Amino acid sequence: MEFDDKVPIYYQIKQYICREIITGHLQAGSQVPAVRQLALDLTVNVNTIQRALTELNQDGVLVTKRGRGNFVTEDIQVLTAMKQQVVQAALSSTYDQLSRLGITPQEMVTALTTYIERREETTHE
Amino acid sequence: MEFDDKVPIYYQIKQYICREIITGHLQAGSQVPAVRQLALDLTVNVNTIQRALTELNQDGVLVTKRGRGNFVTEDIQVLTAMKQQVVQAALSSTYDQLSRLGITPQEMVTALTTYIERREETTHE
Amino acid sequence: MEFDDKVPIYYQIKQYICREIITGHLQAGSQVPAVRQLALDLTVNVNTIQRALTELNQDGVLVTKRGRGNFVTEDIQVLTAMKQQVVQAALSSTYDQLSRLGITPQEMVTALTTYIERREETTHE
Amino acid sequence: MEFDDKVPIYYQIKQYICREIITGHLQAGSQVPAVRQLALDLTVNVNTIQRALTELNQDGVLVTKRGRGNFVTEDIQVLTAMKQQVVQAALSSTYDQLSRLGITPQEMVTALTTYIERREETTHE
DNA sequence: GTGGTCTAGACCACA
DNA sequence: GTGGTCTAGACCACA
Repeated sequence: MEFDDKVPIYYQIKQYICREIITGHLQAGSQVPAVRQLALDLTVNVNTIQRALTELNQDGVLVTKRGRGNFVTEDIQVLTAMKQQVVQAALSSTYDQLSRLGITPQEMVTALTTYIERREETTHE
Repeated sequence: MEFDDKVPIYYQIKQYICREIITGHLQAGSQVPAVRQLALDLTVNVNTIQRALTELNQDGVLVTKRGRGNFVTEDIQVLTAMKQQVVQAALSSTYDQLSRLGITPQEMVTALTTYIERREETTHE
Repeated sequence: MEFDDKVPIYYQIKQYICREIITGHLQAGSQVPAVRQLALDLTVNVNTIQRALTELNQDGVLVTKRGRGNFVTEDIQVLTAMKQQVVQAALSSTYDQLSRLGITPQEMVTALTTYIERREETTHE
Repeated sequence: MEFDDKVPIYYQIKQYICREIITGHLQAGSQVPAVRQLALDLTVNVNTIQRALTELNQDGVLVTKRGRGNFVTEDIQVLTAMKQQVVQAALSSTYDQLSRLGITPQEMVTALTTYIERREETTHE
């Protein structure tokens, strides 16, 4: 996995785990891979993984069961809210960025559409 | 100005200045406020401003004239490329984020449109 | 190490590190001494070292691995280009200097040869 | 005239004036252009010119005649020594630079010859 | 331990 | 006044 040099890795790992949950790779109630396993998979130090998991526990997304490991919460409400929040954050961030560049809402939709079209052309070639 | 403490301040200042240029608040060839003035305005240390400006100089966006100050380049090509790059980066980042959440390109456009509509409703109320 | 006080120290350190790579004292892929160690060795402030290394990173000559240190890139192409550039710069600078003194290219070669001969005599005595 | 960003301008002006003397554009005993004129010609601040001239006075290369301006010394010995010194400095600097890159004296001569050949090809095309 | 960022403050070159 | 460099030193993220 590639990390953005400008953002703390633990934070990017938090986002990564949330995405795994949202996309269903990690199901509600299922066990999260062991800290050491994640460290290997993501080629990241164990401490860094720990920090990400601790924060996700505080957010209620993960639940630690002593001696057994971390599990995705079974509280569907929490997960739904989390997904909502993540998607909204992405849209909101785009909106703000483009808006601060003087781009109007209408132009944003056009720009995104064009971006996607170009991208698909390039990929399909 | 508020800074996101997840990202280096000098980097956010780089982006801020690019935005000022893109939106036309800073015109091609015009003088950038003095580093010490910027430091006061943004309540940041002079060195931090320096770092942002030095990198923008390396990128060719700004030009330093010894003892006189920093100026936006008059090379329109560089500025156009910079604008392109900034807008593309925002779109690309959105695309990646949403895509990694399992959202299809079509859904992205709908989601953005919906987001904008809701936002306008909220704002206009 | 002695510094020419006409040229920024960070810049001389950049050149020094490039030389270490070119002469093979620092091999492709090998680790560069820690910034704090370099600061001690060269009796220079850590920040000054940082600046030199940051620029070498931007140039692609060094690669920083978070929390582990700086490494010479393994991209031989980059290193070859860097060496080329450094040698050419030295020759070009000599050429310009002598040329502006009204010395012809032929005379330059003679002058350099004579200079070297005298130097060797002096050294061998 | 173009200045190297890394070296103090007053120092580059000293070198420029020495070159003008060496190449005969400024003859022994002749008057140096007025400070303000030089400032215009070189598009540089008067203070900067002053500093260069002051140091050249200290070196004995220039002589100030009160109320009349600066003149190149008529002491041929001083001028000859200066020329020697400038040329030697250029050769010595090249030698050191290339030597520190692990290039042997023999290779230096070859490298310079090659450099000159390539340069002439490029220029004559 | 290793690098990255930031601050406070000094001093210099240039206009 | 304007930017450039450097130092001393703090604090953080990561291994």
